[in-house]
Amino acid sequence: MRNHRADVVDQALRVLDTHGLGDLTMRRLGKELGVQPSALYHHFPSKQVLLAAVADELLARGARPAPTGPWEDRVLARCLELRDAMLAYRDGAEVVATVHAFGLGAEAPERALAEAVAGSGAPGDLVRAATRTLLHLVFGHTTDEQTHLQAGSAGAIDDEPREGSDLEVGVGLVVDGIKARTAARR
Amino acid sequence: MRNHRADVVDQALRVLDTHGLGDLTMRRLGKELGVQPSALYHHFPSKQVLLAAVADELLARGARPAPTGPWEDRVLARCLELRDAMLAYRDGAEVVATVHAFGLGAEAPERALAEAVAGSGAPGDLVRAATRTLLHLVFGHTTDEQTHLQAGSAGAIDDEPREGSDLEVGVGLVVDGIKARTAARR
DNA sequence: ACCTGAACACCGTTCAAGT
DNA sequence: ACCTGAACACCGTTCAAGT
Repeated sequence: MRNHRADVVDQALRVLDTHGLGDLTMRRLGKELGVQPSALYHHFPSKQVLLAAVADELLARGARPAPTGPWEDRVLARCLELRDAMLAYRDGAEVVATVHAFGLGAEAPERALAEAVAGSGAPGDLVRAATRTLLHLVFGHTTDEQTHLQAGSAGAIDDEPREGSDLEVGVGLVVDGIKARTAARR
Repeated sequence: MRNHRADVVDQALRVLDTHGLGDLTMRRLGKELGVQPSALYHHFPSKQVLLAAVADELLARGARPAPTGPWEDRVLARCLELRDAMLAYRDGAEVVATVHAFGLGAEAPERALAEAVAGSGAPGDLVRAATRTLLHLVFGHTTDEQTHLQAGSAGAIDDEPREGSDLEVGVGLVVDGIKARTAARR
């Protein structure tokens, strides 16, 4: 059963979604592909790189048509797109945030977000800082949300369902901040 | 050599700072304390709980006197206090963020930040959302910063030194957002 | 190009038993 | 109260060799 790189990523996504990040090991993945764990190193130089490919594929599957309209709407749309893409797979937020922290892949969301923020007409420095702020906000918030969602579906926590709108409020705060700082230019 | 709980945390912080989170294993820590790894389970039920104690101690060591003055200044002071506390130990940001994600300890920063944000006079919902936004911002930003700092000190990256002020800009954005949303009340 | 088989150097955790 | 010794069930990665 000869596999290509894409087969490995595909199976990794399946293992991730059904068993979680903790069970996504090279050994487990090899077994699931009917292959020795060492065979995976023909396709990827390390687990980190494999995980980066998994994150990129996860994000690609959640991609939406580029948003149109006012920049404020585009910023929110990009943030929700990113959030929903990560929520679509078990432990998706943790995977993407980890890969991003390692500086490996997952650059598409940052570029898309930066484009939308640039629509505000703010100076480059501010666009850069605001984009990073939004990215950290979405990563952190979605990780929290996913943790609670998964704990709720497994155990018996009568959680507050305030997560989704909390993110929108946070994004709104940053958007208003950008406006306040760019007001002089308008 | 009988150890108390505090001795274990203290040694764990030493191992963390000199060898990094990757080397902070129960086996390594046991060796460093002259004790079998299994002995650690007398003090902590799991590595997660031990890590939570490490995070709390790390934050306690970086604690500063409660800031005074306008709420905007207090918010920034709390964010920088948190950032500096995490930067003071190798991989400190990752440890604190991980522990927070697991919902174990590290609650002091959130409370301190919430108190400062409440000074804005914003409604409770907004205070809660803004506090979480700031917390995620500081965690994410400081993790990035620490990664780059450590990569820079180890390798040979002629890094942009834009990290520190980027965080202040991000906090300022959120603060301005809070003001914009609370303007009607003033 | 893709894989096997075996090894290396590790993990966290449990548990009966010791002092 | 604090620890030992031994075990259980795993890890990621390397490497010579096979087809």
